Amino acid sequence: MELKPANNFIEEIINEELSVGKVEKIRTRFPPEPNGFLHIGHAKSLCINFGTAQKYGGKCNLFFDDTNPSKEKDEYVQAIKEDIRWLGFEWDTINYASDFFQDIYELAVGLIKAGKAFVCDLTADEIRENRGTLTRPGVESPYKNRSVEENLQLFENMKNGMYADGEKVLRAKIDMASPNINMRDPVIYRVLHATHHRTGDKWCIYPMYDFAHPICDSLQGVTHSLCTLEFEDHRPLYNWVVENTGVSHKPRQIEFARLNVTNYVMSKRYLKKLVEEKFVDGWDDPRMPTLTGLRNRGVPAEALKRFCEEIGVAKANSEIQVEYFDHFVRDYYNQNAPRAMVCFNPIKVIIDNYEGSETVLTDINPNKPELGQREMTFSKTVFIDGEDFSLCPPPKYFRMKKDGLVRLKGAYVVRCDDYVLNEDGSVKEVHCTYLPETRSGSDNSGIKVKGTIHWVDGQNFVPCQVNKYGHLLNDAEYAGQDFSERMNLNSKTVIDAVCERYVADAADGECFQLLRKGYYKKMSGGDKPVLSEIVSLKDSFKA
RNA sequence: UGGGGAUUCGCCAAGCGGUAAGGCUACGGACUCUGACUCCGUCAUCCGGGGGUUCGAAUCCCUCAUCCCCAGCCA
Repeated sequence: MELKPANNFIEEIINEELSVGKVEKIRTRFPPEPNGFLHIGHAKSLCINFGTAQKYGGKCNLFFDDTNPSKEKDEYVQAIKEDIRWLGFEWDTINYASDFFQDIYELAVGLIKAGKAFVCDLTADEIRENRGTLTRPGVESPYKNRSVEENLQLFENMKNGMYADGEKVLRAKIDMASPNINMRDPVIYRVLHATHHRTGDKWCIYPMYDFAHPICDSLQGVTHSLCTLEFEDHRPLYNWVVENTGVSHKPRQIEFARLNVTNYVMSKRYLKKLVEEKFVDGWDDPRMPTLTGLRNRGVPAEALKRFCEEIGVAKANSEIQVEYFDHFVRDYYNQNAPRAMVCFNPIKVIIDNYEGSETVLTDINPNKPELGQREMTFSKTVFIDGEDFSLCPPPKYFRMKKDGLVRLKGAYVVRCDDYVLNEDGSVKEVHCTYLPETRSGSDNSGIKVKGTIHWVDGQNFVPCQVNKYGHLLNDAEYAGQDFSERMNLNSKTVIDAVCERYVADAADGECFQLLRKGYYKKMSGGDKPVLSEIVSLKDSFKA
């Protein structure tokens, strides 16, 4: 078999195994616990698990790690599925740890029969004390030497609901003196009288992650269980379970560093608090780093995936700068977004020497000529963006200013002759003269202007507003439509340009972060408006 | 002060004994009917520090330092 060049250390391991015939078909799994929403950190794991399988012509399962019914909900499994579909990944099968509860139970019984597990009556506090510390070995449970028969009976009693939560647990007999705390006779089953979102009240004992996960991996035929670094210490236990439980298929766990992004809060605890205490509108608030939040912010799935591919896979803890993420979003829109024009805080411009009207054209996307051109009406009165006119322009201001020349994109070069102010000092209207010989497409004037600005025809404009997601709306019916749909709708209007912008802080519907780098810098003033509220909140949590 | 990981440019990241890829950022400059995009140029004599092995080391050995993870009946 021909090996594909490895792009990271995980693929190197796989290549090695492939070359010695240790594995043939690769199977991975993406294993979320349905206790919250997926965020950008999960996107990395998604890309690694699905991507690795894909690369080797293998399969990836969606696996819900639902072994703790007190925290899990069906609502979350539905949301997770939707987010994964949005990203465009296709799982082979969907499995749930709860599907394997019976198998896991039987393997636990097998462990007891083999004298490798025992029922322990110690309380949680006592177990903790007996576990020892980082530097001191633990002491054995007084219940460790119960007979197999007694253990079997007790475990069955546990299963049959004869004990209260916490009264008894099943523990693996490994080594209380192990320097690895995870190996000090870990609890593998606990009594928990809780209704499970899938199995209801069928069970009142639930396997712990460390016991269930390796078994489920094995039963699913997973060859590579790719997870994050904090599970490195659990790998010996993972392997112990695989070996001692007697499952025939032996998966291998490999760990990689989780994703951190500057200014992004990823901890589920913080995110939950933000939602519950109403700092944001919900998990899908565009300020959230959740996949659904990013989607509402206008981040294309494709851009997110490319970002995940480019950041690499390694074992060193790292923090990627948001700028890198923004780069892929910008790049995607530059390549794919239809172009259009929009004016915020519009200023009326009257072209004194122009009469009548005409149709002018502009490329829908200069990178995609096949998309054709957009028709716009040009007449005596137009609106320009409030930021594109300055009463007292700074040194290198290339947009509209008194006595200056500027091009109205797709139309003519105009000279600003004068302006009229309102009583409050704001600009009422601006008067210009257009240069007929500078018509777009047939300009032989030789006149060069430094600035080209957006404009909207005074008669054919479409008023718009921003919804709570920062989406630019023409009217209420557009609410809730996603970014791409919105752009198509806008293509029939002269007001759009949304394609070049996405919202950084939609709280008041006014603060925009623009995809265009120049604007980004201008508006952020060197600071990071993105998630600013959340960041400050994070600091207060720490304090 | 037990164990497990990590340490290459501001941020990611290649490199696997033969003399430091690439991307992001930044800074110059060109171009431009989006101050965007594009384009050219600059940005580690050095790979956490110190020793050693070698003709030759970021790559091997020793040692020190720093950072992250582990004492849930969470995952």
